[in-house]
Amino acid sequence: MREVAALARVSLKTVSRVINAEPGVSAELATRVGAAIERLDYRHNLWASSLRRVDGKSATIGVILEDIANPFSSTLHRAIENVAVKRGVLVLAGSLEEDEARERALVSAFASRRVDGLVIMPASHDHSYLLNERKAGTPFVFVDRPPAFLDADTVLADNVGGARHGIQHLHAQGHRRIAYLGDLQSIMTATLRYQGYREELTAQGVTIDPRLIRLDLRGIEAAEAVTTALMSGEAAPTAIFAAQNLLTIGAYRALRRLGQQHRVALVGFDDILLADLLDPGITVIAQDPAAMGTRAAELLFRRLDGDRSPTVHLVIPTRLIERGSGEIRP
Amino acid sequence: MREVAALARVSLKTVSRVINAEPGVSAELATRVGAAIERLDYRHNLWASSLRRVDGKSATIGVILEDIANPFSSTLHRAIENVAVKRGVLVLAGSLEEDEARERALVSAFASRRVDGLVIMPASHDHSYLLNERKAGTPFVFVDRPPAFLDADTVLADNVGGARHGIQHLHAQGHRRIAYLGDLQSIMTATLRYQGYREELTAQGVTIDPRLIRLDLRGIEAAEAVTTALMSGEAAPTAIFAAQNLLTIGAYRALRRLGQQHRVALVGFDDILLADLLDPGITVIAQDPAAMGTRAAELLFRRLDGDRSPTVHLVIPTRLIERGSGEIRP
DNA sequence: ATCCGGGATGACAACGTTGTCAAACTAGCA
DNA sequence: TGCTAGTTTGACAACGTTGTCATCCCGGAT
Repeated sequence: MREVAALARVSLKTVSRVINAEPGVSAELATRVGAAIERLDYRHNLWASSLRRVDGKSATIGVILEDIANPFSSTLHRAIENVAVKRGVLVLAGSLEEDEARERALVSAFASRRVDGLVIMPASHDHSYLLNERKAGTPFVFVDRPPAFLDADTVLADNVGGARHGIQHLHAQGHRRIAYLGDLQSIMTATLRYQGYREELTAQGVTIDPRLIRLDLRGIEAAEAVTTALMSGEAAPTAIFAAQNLLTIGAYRALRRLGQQHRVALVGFDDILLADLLDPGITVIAQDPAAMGTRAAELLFRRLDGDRSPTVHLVIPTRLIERGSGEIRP
Repeated sequence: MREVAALARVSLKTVSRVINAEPGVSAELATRVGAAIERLDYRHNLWASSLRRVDGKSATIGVILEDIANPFSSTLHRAIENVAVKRGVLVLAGSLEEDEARERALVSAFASRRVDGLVIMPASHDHSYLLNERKAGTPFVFVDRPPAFLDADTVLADNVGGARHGIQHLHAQGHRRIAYLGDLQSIMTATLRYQGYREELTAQGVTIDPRLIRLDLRGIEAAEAVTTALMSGEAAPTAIFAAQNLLTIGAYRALRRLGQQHRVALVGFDDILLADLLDPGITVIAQDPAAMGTRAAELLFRRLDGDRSPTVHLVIPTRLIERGSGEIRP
């Protein structure tokens, strides 16, 4: 910037004025400065700028997700980016893979970089450590999973309602022996979906059979093995509710290998690409990660714009998509 | 930092020394400073630090992708992140959606934020504008698509070889009328795959029939419509080579709707999640986005470590995965 | 001719940090 | 005791930028 000022024979401050489009610079000097910037390939240094600026904004936000390569997370990420570009804001992202220590490390790394705000899909179970960040004035929004020991803006899917809807759907087809495959109980959404399963069965007057319930499953292979075991054991279910997308895939694989995919009903939580091309298509309770990301980003930016109203807790509805597997009757 | 220094009754410089773990600080002062940092929730400001530091590194890199929500891009992104975390480096990402202007805007936004390096999956066809960045010392690596009018490190899939492999596979099954569905010709990878198709047919002594070739297709619906038209026209193909994953899905949908999925062979370029669960499974030429991302990140960091050797052009091999649809005989 | 108001411009400090260098201390030795 | 060498500590400038405030210049009114 000094070189630009020298070449244009003006002061530093005038260059700064031109760059920030402040009023009160004569046309002549403005063009001279512009030409100098061109000629020297001058690049504004946003960090130095935000260091000095009174608002200290860095035009950068941080996003912490379970795994940026996972379709749910990456759709969310993209939706946030879409809102952010409109404001000229860039997005820093990190994956945490259910690692609580990594969550804190990422928050700290983002804090060091003075992000303006944070969207978090948390893995940990105590977010009181974020109180410091809040004191520092950084707003954050939780997505997909609620914060613990901390009140903050939240955007969640309707986990309980979605699960209940899925079970209700299977019950309506005549199923009474509905197996449940669930992710790690330490994950809040898994707990909520399981709660939905139990609530709906109870509401329908069906006794819950522990032999049909398999919790703490992680990944396709685990679900496949467990489904195979379930189906070949005594008291096999007539329907399966898989509470996470990888578990749905595992369950489907197992049913296919057993040749049972047209005899045993299957409903999965969270949509799967191509699920409609399978035979039978997989009926799912679809979440709407794009909507969740958009709402979360909008909330965050509203806070950045100075909104100090009480915390907001949004619930994004789920949608049952019938594709065949969930409409099989016992 | 000033407050920390005051509370610990030491100078600013000593606090700085403790934070950066510089040697030559007595244990007593170090603990006193540590306690003060704790008590005041002090957060290091990385930007101010990198502003003053002699190397000026920001421990942040930028990644420009076609669409961070697309599975290929997000797998790449994740692989880059995996390499970056090991070095305590954070990743800024942006999507460009085949928009050349957006590409330049993103590069400029990253440059303003003084990223240490850039991984680019380009949309534009002239990268000479990056010469300025290079002069500024920012290294960049191109992935998936090569740079134009600029020499830079590159990590590409074997587009020509992969396409040839696919065509060869279909030819070996006895197919002679192989249709080609291609993406926008403006995309370099699309051009290369088309080149592979032509080369291999010529090598096998098969005359190329323009009636079997459909270029500049974008998305599932376009491919579906075109496939339907192809199949119902005169001189219908006995096999289809779809040169991009969405086109593969579209072609598959069309074949299914026509009830032809077991009679017409299909090979797709780029793998698709769940393709193995379909009936028939879809045979694909799989790329390896994780390997591409890892290699690109490694290259970038090697440059950041001072490697000044000539530019490197890596080609990541593709792999034919037989799943049924490509093994149908005419 | 003098004064006034308003717009254009620049000098300088400050943002939070680290590099440089000098000062202060310690221990060891003659 | 005085001197040296080494270790610990701090004062100060600098990184690239913007906020504050003073100065300068011009036309118009007195």
